[in-house]
Amino acid sequence: MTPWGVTVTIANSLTVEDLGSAAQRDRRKRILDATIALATQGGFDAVQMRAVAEQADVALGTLYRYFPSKIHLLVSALAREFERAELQLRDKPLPGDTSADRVIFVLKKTTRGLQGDPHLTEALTRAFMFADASVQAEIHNVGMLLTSMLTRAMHPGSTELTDDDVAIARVIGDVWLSSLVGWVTGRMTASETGEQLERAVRLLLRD
Amino acid sequence: MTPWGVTVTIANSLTVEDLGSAAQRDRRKRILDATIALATQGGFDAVQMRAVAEQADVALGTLYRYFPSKIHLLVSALAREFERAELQLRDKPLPGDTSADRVIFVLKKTTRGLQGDPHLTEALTRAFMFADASVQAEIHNVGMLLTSMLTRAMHPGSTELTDDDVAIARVIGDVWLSSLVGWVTGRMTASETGEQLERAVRLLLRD
DNA sequence: GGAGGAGGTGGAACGTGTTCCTATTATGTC
DNA sequence: GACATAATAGGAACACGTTCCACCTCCTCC
Repeated sequence: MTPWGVTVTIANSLTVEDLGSAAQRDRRKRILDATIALATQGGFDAVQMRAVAEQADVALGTLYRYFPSKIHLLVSALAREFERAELQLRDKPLPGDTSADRVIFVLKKTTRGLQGDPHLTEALTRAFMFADASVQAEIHNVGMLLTSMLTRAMHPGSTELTDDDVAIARVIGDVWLSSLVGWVTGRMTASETGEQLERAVRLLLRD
Repeated sequence: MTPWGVTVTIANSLTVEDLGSAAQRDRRKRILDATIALATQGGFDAVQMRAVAEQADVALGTLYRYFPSKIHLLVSALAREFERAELQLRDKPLPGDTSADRVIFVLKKTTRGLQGDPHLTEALTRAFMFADASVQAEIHNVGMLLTSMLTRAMHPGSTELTDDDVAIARVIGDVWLSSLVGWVTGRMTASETGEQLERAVRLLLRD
């Protein structure tokens, strides 16, 4: 069995990972923890494979057995963090009278969380942007999470989604990603990203 | 004088570069040509600094004197190509009765151009995504070009732009970038990017 | 409980972006 | 034209992602 495990997506984007032995699950966790720690400290550049291996108390070869590249590693870490964030938001009622207000609430809350950890966000965004098709699965997961967060904000309690809903969520996701890139790369300030997001949402959801 | 030259932006995003001696201008051109050639052949990975230097008949140190990193090099190449494309489109009448139709025309035309050179596009998009604040100037140029292309398509012949116009152009730019990333990284097909763009434009421009 | 194999360790080695150094060649000044 | 300065050539050296290999350890199955 590969230590990457098999990712099974159940119903509404909740993922369960079947990961071999407890020792393997533990190694995987240690690796991701080390990744997040290093990324939080010093961003993308600080996540050096040798450093991750050392901090996770794992050989370099083992690290590569679990995650075939630095990009996979970071995107997997991103996915884990994202799931955790989404779990916190799920089941909580969202404030706001209009769908635009609720969506903006969700976006700002998430963005603020990310901007509280600039280095971590930089590392994860960079990885996301650099990923190629071989990380498709992990990225798809993140995309689904975001879409479900946004559509829930648009129509709380509803499970029926129109094509337009999904399309709007996707556009918002695109703007969000671009803003994040702009912020991470120092081309935009935090408040500018907030304004840009709010602007986009109000353009898209004016009903 | 640094060989990077001084970039002066005149009026409507037309840029003129003052680049020292003819020999320096020539070297710079040779370097960018070599970059484009290698990128066209084999994409981001094929643009190796030693290879660029050799093909441009320039020492490695000289290459780094002109472009302080591979990312700067690729983003500069992107900017040059983009300017050329915009120049072709400028002054030509745009078909379509509604602003949405015209914007979609511009986007599809540009996107088709890019997708005709997959490797080149991959290289340039990757660079764009990986750029940090030190490439702000070059990236800002590209952004301005795109905005001016889009707003012209929205209101041909008009020079008055509302805040909404600019905001819409920016959102479209974001979607375009995300689609491009999706396509470059193999997560979306060419036709999917087309659909996503059209979808987004029609959501934003429904007047 | 011993044999076989999958998974792990430790570290060398390779490729490519980047830096640095010295000798050589242009370029501009008097 | 001779000199001072800047720019370039040529290439070694370094850092980090990635690959590879030899050996060890632990689990599984008989």
